[in-house]
Amino acid sequence: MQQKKEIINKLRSSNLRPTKQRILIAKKLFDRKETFHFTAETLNKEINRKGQNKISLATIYNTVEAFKRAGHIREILTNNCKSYYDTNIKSHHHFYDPDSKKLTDIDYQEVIMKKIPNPPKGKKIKDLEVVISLQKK
Amino acid sequence: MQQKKEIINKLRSSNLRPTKQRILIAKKLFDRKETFHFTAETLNKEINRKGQNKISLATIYNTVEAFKRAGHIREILTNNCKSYYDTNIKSHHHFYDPDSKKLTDIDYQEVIMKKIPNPPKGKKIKDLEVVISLQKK
DNA sequence: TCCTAGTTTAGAATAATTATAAACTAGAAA
DNA sequence: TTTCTAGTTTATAATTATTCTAAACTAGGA
Ligand SMILES: [Mn+2]
Ligand SMILES: [Mn+2]
Ligand SMILES: [Zn+2]
Ligand SMILES: [Zn+2]
Repeated sequence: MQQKKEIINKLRSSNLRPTKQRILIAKKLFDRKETFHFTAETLNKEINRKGQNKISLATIYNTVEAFKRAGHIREILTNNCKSYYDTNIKSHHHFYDPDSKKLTDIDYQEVIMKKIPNPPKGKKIKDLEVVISLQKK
Repeated sequence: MQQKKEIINKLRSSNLRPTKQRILIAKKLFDRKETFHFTAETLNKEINRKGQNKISLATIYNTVEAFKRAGHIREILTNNCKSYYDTNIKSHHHFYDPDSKKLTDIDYQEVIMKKIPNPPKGKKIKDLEVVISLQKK
């Protein structure tokens, strides 16, 4: 839950002018209890449904890219030619249900590794992501 | 390492006529020691470099799709709008190096989980994939 | 050798994303 | 408050990845 003031601060703090469009998109993304997994297309539909608001698709793309650069959202791994984003910027894992094509968050501490390989020399581990694919029982 | 005969059998067994083009692509994909991670674009470059061979891009796409359906290759998760494929069809994990944008295989048994969450009701786990992102030390 | 279903191909079509450049606006300064 | 301008939005064009189309080709059984 984020008030308009908080949203404006969030934008200001990342050098993004709090325009009408960015505030509206930020509300849609961040003013919710659950993590939101979305694509440019789904976000555009959410925003521009019923002709209530009107934000151009170019602005949707620009804003998503700006929010990503600012670290307010992160891009997630998928297997189709469409970029997916996640409002949960903490390290965490996912269930993936191929039937609904939906991701569900798994808290980082819900997965504990007993053994992982050493990184190649000269490299260290930045992040570790687990995707658990599901199927009907 | 796969002989031409083996490759032809592999194609026949999945109801794919062993055409000149498919044999050539299969050799490029499967006649190598290490796993090959590729996109339609990189495969096309490998095949059609120096005008030695000439296989149309449409055939590259058709063949990759056919090999995927037959289970000879698998598609892997990425974060950009380009399909990546893997000649290693066993369940396994990856290191991802954002600098070189290259994946490296990790054997399934190199990763052992101490704790994973229960799947949502009505669902069971089909697969579990780990991607370990790297950075410079 | 003939026949035909399956395959390849160039090119068109589509889908996702990014670039362009003109109009608009937030907000600092006058 | 008004002015000014860099930053932003927008329609639209361009680009990139992929899929479709339909004509030409070919593997391989009859
Ligand atoms: Mn795909
Ligand atoms: Mn991307
Ligand atoms: Zn998530
Ligand atoms: Zn692999």
